[in-house]
Amino acid sequence: MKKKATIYDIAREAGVSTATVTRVVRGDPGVREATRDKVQRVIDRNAYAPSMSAQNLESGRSKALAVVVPSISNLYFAKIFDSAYWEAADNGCSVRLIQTKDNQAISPEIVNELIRCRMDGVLFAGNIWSADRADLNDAMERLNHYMPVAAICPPGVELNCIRIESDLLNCARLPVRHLHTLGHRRIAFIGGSMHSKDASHRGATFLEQLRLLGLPDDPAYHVDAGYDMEGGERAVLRMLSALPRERWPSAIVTFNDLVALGAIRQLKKMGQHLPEDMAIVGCDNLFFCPYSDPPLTSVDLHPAEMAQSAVRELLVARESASRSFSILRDATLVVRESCGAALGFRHFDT
Amino acid sequence: MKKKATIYDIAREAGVSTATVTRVVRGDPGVREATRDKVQRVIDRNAYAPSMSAQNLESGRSKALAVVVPSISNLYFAKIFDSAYWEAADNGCSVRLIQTKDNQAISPEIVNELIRCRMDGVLFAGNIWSADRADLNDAMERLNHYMPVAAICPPGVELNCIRIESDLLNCARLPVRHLHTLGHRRIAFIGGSMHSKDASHRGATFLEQLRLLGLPDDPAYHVDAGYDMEGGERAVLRMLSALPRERWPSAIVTFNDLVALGAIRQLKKMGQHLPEDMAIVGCDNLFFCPYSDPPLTSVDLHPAEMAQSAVRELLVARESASRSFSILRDATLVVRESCGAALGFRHFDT
DNA sequence: TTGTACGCGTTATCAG
DNA sequence: CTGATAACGCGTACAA
Repeated sequence: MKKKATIYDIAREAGVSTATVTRVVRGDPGVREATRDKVQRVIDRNAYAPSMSAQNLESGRSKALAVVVPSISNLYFAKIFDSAYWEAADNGCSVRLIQTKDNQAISPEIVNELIRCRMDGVLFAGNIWSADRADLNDAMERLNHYMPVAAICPPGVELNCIRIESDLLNCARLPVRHLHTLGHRRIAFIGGSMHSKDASHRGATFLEQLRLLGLPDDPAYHVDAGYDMEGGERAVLRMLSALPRERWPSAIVTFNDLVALGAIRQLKKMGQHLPEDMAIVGCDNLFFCPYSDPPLTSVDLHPAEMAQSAVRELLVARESASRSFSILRDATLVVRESCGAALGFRHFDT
Repeated sequence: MKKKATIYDIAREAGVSTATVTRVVRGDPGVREATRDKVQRVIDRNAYAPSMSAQNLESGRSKALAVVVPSISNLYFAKIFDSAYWEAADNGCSVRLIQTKDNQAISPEIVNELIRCRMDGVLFAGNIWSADRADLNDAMERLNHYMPVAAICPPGVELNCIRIESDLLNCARLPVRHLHTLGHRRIAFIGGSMHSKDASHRGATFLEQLRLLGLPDDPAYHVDAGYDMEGGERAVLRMLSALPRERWPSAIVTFNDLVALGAIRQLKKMGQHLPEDMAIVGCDNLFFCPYSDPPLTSVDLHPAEMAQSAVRELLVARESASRSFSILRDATLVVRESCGAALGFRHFDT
């Protein structure tokens, strides 16, 4: 690998000034054909392209957004990033991906990095909203000095930024109502944290919905189960083995599709037939839902659309004076076989 | 969002020189405590962090690598990126993700972008290796002017860069041998392209292995089926409906786990019991393999380790004079239930 | 302990 | 049509 060529090298080698090189590179008119050819040849020979750092320094813009997520290996976040990436690309913008692992808060290091890079905007996604509000608002304020900030978050979070709200209310309501319509009366929820104070969170909304429908909200039906398949397996085992057969729920709503996958496996191990003996509903509508056995009914929060909205808002936020507002995208229930809808209404004891 | 503060603003507001601001920011010794405090306060008040563009320009380094993949929503590439990201982070390096969609070649635009960004290295991954060699070598040569290049590719590809070779040979051999040991004689392969000229590609190696074991390589057993679940479904349907029952294969090797998932679904639809009636082996060992029904036996190419090696090599490539070499990481067969290993040796007709 | 001045690669402005 | 030069924000000699 040779030494990197600069605009000076090209100018010298072509026997012109740097200004002319710039004109050729940017395709500006007003350069004699012969000169253009001569310069272009030197550019090609040296595989020259202008340094983005120097360009950014000169222009004061980076034409780049950042997306901050816990882990890109999580399909939900991959969807968000992917969508943001192409939406930004359509607007001549690149997107930088930043992973936080399991950090519950937005660390000062990340904030610093974002400012250092002089991003044109940031989009936060992930379960950072249970963290102490103080950190978050501090981070927001620091970032707001330099760039517009957007966040995909639960409804009702008071954050000084563009809020793209996940429809967590319907995310909990839709499965419960659907199952209720099918006749289910004992409905369990596994995964995530049940006892969050925030009324907008899934667990709380789930409980609320049960009460609204006059269904029992037996604490034995609410098991914290983490966010993955092993969590789902463990939760089902723990819940069912603590209950006499006649008090088993007839349906389980899970925190996400991964938990559902684990739950399904454990239920089969215990000899249950799905969906006849037990109905299951997941969340996120991941790619494998149509291919699980039985195909998994799931709630779709439309992460791609949320990310797209976020990027659009970030890109216009420079001009617009609107500092802080929120957008809500409705959740959708995608009915497949695991909820037993094909079996029609059935009568279950309360 | 206010105007972005520069080192001059901080210096002026704190009543010191820019040099002192730099010293405070970088934690250099030799600054009076009182001065440091005074400056730090101004820095905090303005949420100041030095501009990375200016720093890069000054230092001539970007401390950044690029990873180029077709799509981050593909779990295989997500693993690669994730692994590269953290390996680079451990070495104080950031990683830029570039997606190519389905572009079969490395487009000149991407090459330009990489050079513009003055990356400290690039890692290419994805199915670009079937493209015309001319493009690839041109791209490599242009890039080699500016940065070390690594690629995760099939064995035997002659490319002027650091080659991290996928163990595609064993990737085809391991499933066939395993199934042969279990007594299978009619083994089919679905997915990807069977008739690639490149002897190192999966389909070709698969055929070679069949011949080596004296097994029939009936063309009816080799169906192109794309790279996803729908492809798997269609391929199974097409293959089996074209064959009388007595000539059906007893085992199917699939291009990847997604194809396997589709194949499983289609086989069940056709009333097949797995693995008793049909054995299945996938590839990539994705997270859901233990949770499919039956749990999917799969080949693991260890993409995370490959990415890690790639990043390590890129980071030392600056100093080292070694321009081009290759590293091979062995594939592993992860045996679960879909291959029917638990059923032991069974006798099948040829 | 602190400040001054220069160079990094580019673009824009203005003069020729 | 082309060239000279200032500015962008920062780090680093070197000077004070």
